[in-house]
Amino acid sequence: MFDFTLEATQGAARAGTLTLPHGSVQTPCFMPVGTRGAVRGLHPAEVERAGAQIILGNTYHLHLRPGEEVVAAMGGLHRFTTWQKPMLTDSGGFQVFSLSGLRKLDEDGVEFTSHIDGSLRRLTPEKAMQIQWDLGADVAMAFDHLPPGQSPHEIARDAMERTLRWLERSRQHHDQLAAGAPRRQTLWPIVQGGAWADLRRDSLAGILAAGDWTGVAIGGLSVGESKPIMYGVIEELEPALPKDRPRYLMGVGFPEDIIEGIARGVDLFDCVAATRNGRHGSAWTADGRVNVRGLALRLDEQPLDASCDCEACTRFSRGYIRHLFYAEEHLGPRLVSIHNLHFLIRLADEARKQILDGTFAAWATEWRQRYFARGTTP
RNA sequence: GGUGGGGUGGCCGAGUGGCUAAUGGCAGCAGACUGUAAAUCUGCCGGGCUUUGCUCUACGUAGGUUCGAAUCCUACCCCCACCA
Repeated sequence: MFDFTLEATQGAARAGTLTLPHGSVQTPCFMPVGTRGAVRGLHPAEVERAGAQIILGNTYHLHLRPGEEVVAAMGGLHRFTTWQKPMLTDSGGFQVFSLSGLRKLDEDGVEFTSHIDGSLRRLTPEKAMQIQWDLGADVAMAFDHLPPGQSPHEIARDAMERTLRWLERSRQHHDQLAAGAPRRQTLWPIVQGGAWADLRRDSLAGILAAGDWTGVAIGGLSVGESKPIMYGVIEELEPALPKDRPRYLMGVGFPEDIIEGIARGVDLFDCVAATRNGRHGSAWTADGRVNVRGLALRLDEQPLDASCDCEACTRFSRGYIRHLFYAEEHLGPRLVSIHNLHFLIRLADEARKQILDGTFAAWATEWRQRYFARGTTP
């Protein structure tokens, strides 16, 4: 039910198949983010046509609205949203970071001042497990403490050790919830430790000592640290990660990060940038980023990316999409979201094919050259 | 024809003697965004230049008062309202 089969490797890069209750996921894979039970702005059919095999939901947001009890009463997140493929829910750990101005943290958990109505909401490892169990995604994430990317050793160590203690509580509570129930949800731990190699090693060692997990996530990256540090952390970790388990790099990334992550042995990615940047008018193409609102596109009859077969590129011109943005037609942001999603999904999928063919390294080199040729900021 | 109100940067619209190249907003241009408090935020936005500054041209037009005018005076042009 929670199987992972490794099909091929090339260097650290891997191609595999992850089997989950709602279906299988071929890796490497990019997972669109649907924080509040919807990939922002898109119809599930569009997300599916963009190639998504699995999407995310968020514990914190769905707890605030509509409430996990509502989702459970409506038959769970899959039935509620009509998304019948695999799903993964984040634990609310990211909100410890992103809502740092609205929360108080102690050993027991985190108290948030709801950004919706100001009410106090307490999230603990146990509560995060209960919410995720009620939501019913295939994969639940452990409740973690994510410190800012440039945290000093002492802070990163404190957060990493707390994350390990919280992992034990998460695991115990999740086991309790799952006891006697059919195996419909698995729990994944999250490696923390900031930019510090020793902390990252300790974090992973602690995780692996704590149990036999069906997958392992690397968290706390792309939160303010530099790219060399982010890539370096993955390189440090890779040899110690279980070969026969999927590795999930949380919250990453941009196209170049997907390539670099795959090259360093990552199997799963998720990132809001595809939809957020898409909404904001930034499109990824094989030749780098394109500012959709740019004056240069006013009379451009080309698609966003000539090599793309998404619903936006096979039908609409840059000039028209630019017009939609200026006219504030929702179709504009939606089309670029669809394109960016498809771009990342196809990127991971193409990497998979190259790994299976044993040509990944050469392909990646060419890809980087072309993507950065025009001077896109790395 | 008379009376009253008004003409400000691409547009709308503040400003009634110096701190005004001129508040705001819109439009426009550029940038940011990585497990979504984001259909958001930031910067630029009269011209030129050696651009944390200098300079030229500007508040209907033409004169005038003043050390100094978008702001006061005169004439003219145009717009709006009401009255004939």
